[in-house]
Amino acid sequence: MARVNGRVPRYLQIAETLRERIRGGALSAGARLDNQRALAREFGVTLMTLRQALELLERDGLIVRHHGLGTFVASPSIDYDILHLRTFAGDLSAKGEAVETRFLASEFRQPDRRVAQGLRLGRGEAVFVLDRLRLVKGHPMSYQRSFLPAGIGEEVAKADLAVTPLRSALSFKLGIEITRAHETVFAVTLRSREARELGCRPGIPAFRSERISWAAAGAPIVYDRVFIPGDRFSISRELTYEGVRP
Amino acid sequence: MARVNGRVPRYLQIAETLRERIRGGALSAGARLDNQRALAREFGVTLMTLRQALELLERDGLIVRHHGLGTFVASPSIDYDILHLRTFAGDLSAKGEAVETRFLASEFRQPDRRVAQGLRLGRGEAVFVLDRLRLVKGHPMSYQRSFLPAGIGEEVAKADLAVTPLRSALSFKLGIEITRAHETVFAVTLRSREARELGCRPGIPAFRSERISWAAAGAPIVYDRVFIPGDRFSISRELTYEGVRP
DNA sequence: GGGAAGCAGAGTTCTAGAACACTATGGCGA
DNA sequence: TCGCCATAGTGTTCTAGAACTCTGCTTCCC
Repeated sequence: MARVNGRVPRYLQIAETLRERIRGGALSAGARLDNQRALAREFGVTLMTLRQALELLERDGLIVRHHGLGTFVASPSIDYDILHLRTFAGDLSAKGEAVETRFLASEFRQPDRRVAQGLRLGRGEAVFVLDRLRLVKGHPMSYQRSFLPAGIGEEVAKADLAVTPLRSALSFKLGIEITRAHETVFAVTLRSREARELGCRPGIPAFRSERISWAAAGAPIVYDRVFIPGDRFSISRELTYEGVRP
Repeated sequence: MARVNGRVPRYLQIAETLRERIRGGALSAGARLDNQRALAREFGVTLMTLRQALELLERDGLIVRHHGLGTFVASPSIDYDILHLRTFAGDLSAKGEAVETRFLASEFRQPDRRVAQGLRLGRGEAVFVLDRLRLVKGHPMSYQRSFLPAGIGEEVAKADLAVTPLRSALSFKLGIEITRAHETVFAVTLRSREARELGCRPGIPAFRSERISWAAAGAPIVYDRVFIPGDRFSISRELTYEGVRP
């Protein structure tokens, strides 16, 4: 949300507001939103601007638009959207397993395009990169690489990251609390770098999770990229169908 | 592209034209397109309309737009493939996209251990196996193999499975409604059989989902095993932290 | 009853322009 | 020489409409 300049376009603000309404439950799944012209009036913008906001929400899968019918809050049931996912990346500790983090390295560097876009960085802006290995019961479970905007990274780098968890450092040193994140999981094969750290052969199947975390203020703070070999992890979820077709 | 009505919006036509230029090599990777105002003039439309076309191309990963610099033909890097596929991911959730199912084959056969255990079958009990291909926008998205206990399978087999969705057949022929399911997702590499059906190379990364669905009565009804190539799908979720530590 | 026409409500496409923001570059002053 | 600043070129955001299409419903006529 944050822009280099501080100015946040109106359509992004509107998208954020609607996102809140949906997440906050003010608009529940299947509910119809006010029609676009009414919403435009409510936010005091043109139809075109409002539609830009809806475009975003639709792309994120939060709403569905039906020509001639209306705009609806998407039902998350059919999607592979894992809402009730307990057992994932960061949440492993919730299962009572002994999770250990091994600090590998950190440096400042130019981000790749995806990271830059996720953190809303301008061209040429550097990031602070933090590599670590997560171990469960002493066995490598995931290889995690976190990217932070350089400004934030400089402060974080002062902490002893071999001991302090990243989120603690953010909280104590900078007063930043993560309130929201978006995670996308891909199926990939491991390349040699990751495979070496994880102690397995290159080319074996793995999950790659890319997560963007936002602070309360709305600025993206951390971009996490996690690799987990497919033989060590699976995602599972419960589904219940009540009136809704599977 | 095609519309029911025959009328194709101008911005889609423009997108298609530009797509041709890029695919045809008239514009090679890294090349800069004319600036947006010039393109708008060329196509005889407004800047807004032209931008709608560019929006599409960007979402498909064919171009990259850089504020202050210009619009460029994207180099076909993995980065972009995946960005593009994120939109693909949500699409599977019947958000207005045409999801088509192609029936491949069916037969009775002995289940493997996991299926037998999931369906709570005794030793030697056969299952009805149903293979199908799911296509989104005409492209193969997933290869799905469903297993049903033989007794149920015999009834289901009487339906024309090339036309009737499995769940409809269960509901109409047998009055069985699925109310609950458990799904587990693994990261794997495709073996040749699945790869062939999906039209890709063996060895590429994929998701494998194993799902057990139960009827209201509590009996396991279907065991689904789905393969989705990693380049066509991703799982994403929103996370919010309220008082809970990430 | 059943079909066709019409209507209202909702999303979609498009115009013509204006103001703004980002990037690179080149000149000017210290 | 170095750094700052102005500027040109490009993408971005936004306005204020107007005309169009799609869907579901109602009404009217047979």
